[in-house]
Amino acid sequence: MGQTKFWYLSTNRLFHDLPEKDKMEIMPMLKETRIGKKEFVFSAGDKAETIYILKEGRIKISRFSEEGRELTIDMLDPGDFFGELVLAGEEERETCAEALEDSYICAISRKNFEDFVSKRPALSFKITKWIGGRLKRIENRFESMIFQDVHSRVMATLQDLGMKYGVPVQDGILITVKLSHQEIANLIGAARETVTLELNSLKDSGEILMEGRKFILPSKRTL
Amino acid sequence: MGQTKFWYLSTNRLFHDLPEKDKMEIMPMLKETRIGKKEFVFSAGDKAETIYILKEGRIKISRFSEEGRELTIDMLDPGDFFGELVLAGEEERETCAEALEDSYICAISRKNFEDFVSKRPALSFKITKWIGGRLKRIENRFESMIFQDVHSRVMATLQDLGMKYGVPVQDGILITVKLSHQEIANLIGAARETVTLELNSLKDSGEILMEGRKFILPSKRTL
DNA sequence: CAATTTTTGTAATCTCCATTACATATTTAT
DNA sequence: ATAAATATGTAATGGAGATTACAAAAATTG
Repeated sequence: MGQTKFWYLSTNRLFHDLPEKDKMEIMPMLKETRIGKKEFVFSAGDKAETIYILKEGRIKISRFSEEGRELTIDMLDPGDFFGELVLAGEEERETCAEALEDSYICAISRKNFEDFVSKRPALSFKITKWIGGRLKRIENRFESMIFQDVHSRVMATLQDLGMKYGVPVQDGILITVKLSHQEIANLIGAARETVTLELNSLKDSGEILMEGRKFILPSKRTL
Repeated sequence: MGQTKFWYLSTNRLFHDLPEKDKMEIMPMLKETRIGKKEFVFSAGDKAETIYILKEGRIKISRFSEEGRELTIDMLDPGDFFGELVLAGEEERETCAEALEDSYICAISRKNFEDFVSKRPALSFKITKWIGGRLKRIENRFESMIFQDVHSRVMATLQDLGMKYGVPVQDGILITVKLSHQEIANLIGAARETVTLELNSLKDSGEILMEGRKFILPSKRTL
């Protein structure tokens, strides 16, 4: 299990190129926990004092309106870290983190993490890049929310997923994760029914293909 | 003028508590430029290699759609820095930076800035906080865009402005900057006409008061 | 493999807000 | 001061997409 954790540090986006010595130093500060599917790592309003690394599984970061509508901020994969906004001075969580499947996470206290990082400028840079990357992505989605209609937003989302989870197949790029219509709706700020309609019209027009319940982005060809 | 720059470093949010010695070191790397009202510091697509600090004036960060619609990302005041996303790996600007009035900015190359910061962990932390703060604000606006109608978004915007630029007066909080209806519209992703209508209905209902062309957020009292 | 729960399909209705189209007021430039 | 440019006011029309309300299909679970 210590071994596993060590291995894990090697795949993590932030830590993989740390010197062995540093890995040994941070390891004992990481506490591994199992989070069952549909359980929450934290919820809006919780006191924020921990940074997490997703080791195995999938985690969804989202916000809820008073009426219970959901906006998905991000979907995380193994190696991603989350709860990072405590580093930016967050005191109460503004988001919720929910496991989409049984997951394993490593937790480290803000204090320990900051001490560790403050001695390693290169790591600090990576964190800036990480958070900056999230900022850029959110800005892009914000823009697309304002300038584009549901049709374009659904397509943009599938394209993003294609970049991240796509594998080339016969007729195009297969998106290897399955997302319910509701989940797509939560990503683009639309009603589930509207997404269903849009998706079906995309199928009809050939803009997307299906392989079972998964989507394929067809490689462009002159029809 | 060197003196001015030195003074400036003392008011800047990132640098003000740097040791004198460090201020002396970074000073020669800062190049001061004047930007006339309505001029652009940079535009989307420009090569990104510089970080700026706003010394005097006001700068607006925005994005444009193909059809020329505008989304305002941020409004900056003296002491703020911008173009920071080069630190997060941005290679081409995704936003535009336009002077809302005659302004003075200090520019520093990415290389110089990174070298300087990498030797100063405390500064590095501040940058993380800065960018994280922007991330939080954008996420909040994104959420409000999705969950709330124009009425609430206008009110939320005025409330934000009140926090930032408000001074207490007789009947409430006076917002000391003037924003055109169009500018508010660009902040909340609405049509200018809709904002005009909404603003007038807010006046009628007493939810806001006017002092000339400026807004007052009335201190709550039981009507 | 039933039985439940979750997801998807479809259609009618309704609503908020964009669009269009000007009129008028206010500010800025000459 | 006068002209030109910007900002604001108002109203009619239209449309994208939310809401509501079910039915049917899939996927989970006991």
